[in-house]
Amino acid sequence: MSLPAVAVSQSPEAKFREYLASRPKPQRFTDQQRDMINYIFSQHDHFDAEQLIEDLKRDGLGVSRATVYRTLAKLVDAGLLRRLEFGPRMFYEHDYGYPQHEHLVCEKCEKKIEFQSAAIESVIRDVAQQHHFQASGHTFIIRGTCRECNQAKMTKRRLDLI
Amino acid sequence: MSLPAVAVSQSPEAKFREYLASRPKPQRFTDQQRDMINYIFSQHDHFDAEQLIEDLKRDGLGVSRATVYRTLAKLVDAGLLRRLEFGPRMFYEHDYGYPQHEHLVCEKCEKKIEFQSAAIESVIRDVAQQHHFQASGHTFIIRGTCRECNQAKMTKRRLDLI
DNA sequence: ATTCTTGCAAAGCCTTTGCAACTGC
DNA sequence: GCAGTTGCAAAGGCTTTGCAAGAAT
Repeated sequence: MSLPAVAVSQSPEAKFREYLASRPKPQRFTDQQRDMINYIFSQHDHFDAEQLIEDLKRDGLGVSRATVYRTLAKLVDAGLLRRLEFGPRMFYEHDYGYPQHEHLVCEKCEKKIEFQSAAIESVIRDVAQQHHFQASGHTFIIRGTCRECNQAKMTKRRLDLI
Repeated sequence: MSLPAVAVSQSPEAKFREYLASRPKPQRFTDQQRDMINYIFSQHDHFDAEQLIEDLKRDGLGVSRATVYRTLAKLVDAGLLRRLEFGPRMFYEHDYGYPQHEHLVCEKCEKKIEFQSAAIESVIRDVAQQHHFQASGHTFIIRGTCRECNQAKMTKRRLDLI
């Protein structure tokens, strides 16, 4: 984990069941949903739908593409996952039990580095107030090259000069 | 315009021709490209490919979808346009002659409000340095409801109470 | 004349959806 | 048993691409 976890009193599954039960029309908890939650919260990663489908299949847990998308939407709505727009496809990360943060995204190796910034929060508050804008969310991504990829590039450059 | 323009010495078209000429394999300047640049820089808007295609057609300037996409890519590469990732589709805005800025995006009416923030720039510098990350660009979007849509909502709420 | 660009239609990629079969509650 | 869920395959929305015809230098 890149950042310290936040203490939470319920398991992700319990929190999801609570969410399902609290809907206007109570919704059902299925085996597929349980498998997805168990898998997703057994690790801390940024992942997209396609990766998740493959990983579940690899673990012998077949969940159809449609169900994966449908369940991801519910997990986001339930506050268990955050949805991230890194480029054209959606990524997901833990929300429940994990602090708010922003990302550095390496354009070479796709690595996501997390960081927290109080300054960002205050910019959002200030700007919103100034424009009488009711802020409900934000996206902040810094794109570039990570330390390792930078070093690789440097090394290659040195070798090229020999 | 939401922000003061930046003084530039060349016309967008001149700058684009310079870009084309400076390519390893010199590229050609076409009527379609000229029409697109004239249209795009005759106003200051955030637009997407589909809107641009329709607007050009409405003005009697037919440019095919493929050419619009191909030319937009070149305009971005040439530094004339910035590409923005607002949700699933790409938006474009002036880069040449326009200052760096961030956006508030209204989820109700899709309005884009521009703002500048020195604090953001310094967060980027600091975080990048701290992680030995070579930053090359960033995305910062605050989502929510704009003043007008907020008022509309308030008004409706009042009316609902009568 | 050469080589790049255009336009068309087809394909690609990610995500959503209609519908019959299935399953929690 | 009823109402919500699944899986499949098809459709959707946006963007890219192969290729023959056309245009810039």
